[in-house]
Amino acid sequence: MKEKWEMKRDEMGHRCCGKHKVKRGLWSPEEDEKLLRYITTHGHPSWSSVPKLAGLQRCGKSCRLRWINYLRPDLKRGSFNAEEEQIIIDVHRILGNKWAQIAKHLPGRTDNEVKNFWNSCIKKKLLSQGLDPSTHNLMPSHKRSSSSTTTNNNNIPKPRKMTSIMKNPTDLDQSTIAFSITNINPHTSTKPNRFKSPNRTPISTQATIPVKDTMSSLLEDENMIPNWSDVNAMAIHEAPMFSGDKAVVGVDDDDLNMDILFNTPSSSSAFDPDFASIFSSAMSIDFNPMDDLGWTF
DNA sequence: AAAAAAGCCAACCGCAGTTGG
DNA sequence: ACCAACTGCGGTTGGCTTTTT
Repeated sequence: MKEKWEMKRDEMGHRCCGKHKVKRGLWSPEEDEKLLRYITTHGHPSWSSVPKLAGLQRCGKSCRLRWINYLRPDLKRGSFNAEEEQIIIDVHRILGNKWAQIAKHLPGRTDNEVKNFWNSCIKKKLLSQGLDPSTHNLMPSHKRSSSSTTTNNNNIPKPRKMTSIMKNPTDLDQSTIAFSITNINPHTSTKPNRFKSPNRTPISTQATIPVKDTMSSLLEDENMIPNWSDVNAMAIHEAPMFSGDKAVVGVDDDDLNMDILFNTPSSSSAFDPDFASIFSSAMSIDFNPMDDLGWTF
């Protein structure tokens, strides 16, 4: 039995559909069947005409949503796995609530799904870790109290945050990625001669590293501190950054800043700008300067 | 066992950008 | 250049399910 407000709502129809009387609410299996059959045989050149042609009393917008979020054959069902969760967190750190763009990094997932997963699970998880879900930074109330991470003997605050800035990709060779990490641990600053761009300054230090295929493999421990003895350049999905199986990392730093440059093998060409920003973001980590990070190159 | 609260997610709303007449 | 229709997106809602009291 419908409530009064539901009756009234159904009479009114969608705003987007004007006076047309359309059905709302959950889709029945019969409606799904009609829509699925129509789209698979005719496609959807115009969503607004789909309901009429498919014999549905829905608005085009509703049909589109149903197709995108539920009926599309390439949809991945089931809950998100750990890798997908990490990708969502990493990309969200860069893009914010750009659910559609985040979903593009997760084949078979919809923006709605990602958004719901974020709001129902990830957000709470971050909050429980003391991280602000919108900035991904530690919330003031959760700052670690350990003196070694906040002050030194002279009571001067120690840097404990690494932030990174993607350099303007247009400045760079297509096969190169460079970005800065600022505020790094002064104790590990041993290398002079910062470089700004591969075209202007040679790399002062290099290391050949294996290329693996996931972002998460870079971040080895729960504090997301990269294990640089086995640092990985990674490819995101179908757009691999490096075509070779090795990449070269150049590192240079001064007291509080470190520039990192990835040189791809000479044979490789394109790199994924999204990857660059994600990787850059991954370097925006909570950082304990007393940890031995092993910047060994 | 029942009621209340919390979790989850499908679907809707409204805005902004795009397109075509 | 203007306007209406269409499309895509992010925010929000509402209702079903699960968990807690």
